[in-house]
Amino acid sequence: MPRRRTAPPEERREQLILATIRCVANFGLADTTIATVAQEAGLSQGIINLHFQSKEGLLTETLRYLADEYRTACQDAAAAGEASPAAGLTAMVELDFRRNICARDKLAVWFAFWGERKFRPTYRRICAERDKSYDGMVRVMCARLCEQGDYPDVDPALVADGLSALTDGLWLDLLVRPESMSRELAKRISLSYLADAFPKHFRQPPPAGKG
Amino acid sequence: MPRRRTAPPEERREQLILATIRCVANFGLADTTIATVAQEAGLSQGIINLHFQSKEGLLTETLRYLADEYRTACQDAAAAGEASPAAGLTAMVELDFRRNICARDKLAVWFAFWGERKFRPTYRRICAERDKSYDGMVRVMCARLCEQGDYPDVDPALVADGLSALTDGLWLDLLVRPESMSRELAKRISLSYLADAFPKHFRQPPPAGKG
DNA sequence: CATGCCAATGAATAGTCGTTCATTCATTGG
DNA sequence: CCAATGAATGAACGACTATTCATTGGCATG
Repeated sequence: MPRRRTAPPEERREQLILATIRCVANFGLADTTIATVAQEAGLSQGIINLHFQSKEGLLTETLRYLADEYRTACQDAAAAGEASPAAGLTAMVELDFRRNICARDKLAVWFAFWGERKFRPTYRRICAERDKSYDGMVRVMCARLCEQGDYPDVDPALVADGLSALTDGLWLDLLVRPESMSRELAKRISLSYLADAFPKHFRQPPPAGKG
Repeated sequence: MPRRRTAPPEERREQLILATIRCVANFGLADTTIATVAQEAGLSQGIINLHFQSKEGLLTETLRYLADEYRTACQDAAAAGEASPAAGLTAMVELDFRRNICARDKLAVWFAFWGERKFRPTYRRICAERDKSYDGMVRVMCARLCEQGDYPDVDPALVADGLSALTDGLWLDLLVRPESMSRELAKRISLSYLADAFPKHFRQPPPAGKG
């Protein structure tokens, strides 16, 4: 079926956003131009300004697309956390290293924007929203687990901040050194972190080697 | 004293590299141009091609400058690790969050280049060298500590990879959310991670609140 | 089938940036 | 003090890229 020449705006927008993700992942943000995105999408140059007003608009919407996707996925983990904080934290780890969430293409986009977020208020706002909801959830879960699980010596904020940072660092490894970091290994490291912090609630994952 | 119009090449090169770091930190990599760097250094545009052949050369040398600085600092920690693995790991944490090493300007440069390293073989090589020496040191220290300290259930590679990732994540926090992350807090989180992994060798750092 | 609408095109435009190079001038040796 | 050297300059050039807009052509309507 020959693709319809005119498509609903929402469809075109997503088509262009996905092309942008592929371009940033394949060429880098610096070499992602209107021309490369349009070519990647199989459309003409002019269409980007038609649908997004400017290149900046396209990039902003691309970031928001990823942020929304992440936030939607977070809701499930939040639900799990209602029932039990430990289950919620496990769900967060599962989420962060789910194939769809930390696909290399998407990680490349996240880090490309992270490098620029200090200088673009719009990027900063979108990233800050995501951080806030993520960090907030993890903090609440850690705090509740400390209370309910009787961990008087554990500082829940410290553990929460550590988990957030650990996750970001593992994402970076997944992006830049895929040969020595996998989603499975990243999960094991994260769960091991939680097991050390909350030994009564997390079982040590099985060791890597033969067993 | 009016600055000498002609300076030794090494001096000019460093002057330009430091200007580049400030530009990347203040404007972002995308808005760091030959013109902004030259102006920041108080010199003319042409001088960059004179000393570095190309803009790419300047950026590469800037990255190498930071990598060398980091690697030099690592040597001290390595020495401490010879005597005792635990002391070596502590030294690594101290090092990573030393004011000079994780100054915000420098972190901005690191992350700007990390976003591009997938696409520039030269950046990738420089970063990979740094990673290799860092990760190698941490791995060796963790392995030795596991043996000598009698931690049969601890997977040293897992702890080492976790510490590397945690450090990267904390650096990211220091860069993009300085209001909620400090060098002191980052150190506490890292040491707390080590204390959980190797409880016999690391004392829990004092809690954050009033004591 | 004829018509009007508007998504989509892509060539043209304007602006930016990296690079070049003829020129200037501080410094050094005689 | 004069001449030679080469570091440093900055205007000019060429390449590239985001944006614009006159034109094209698919699609719905009557």
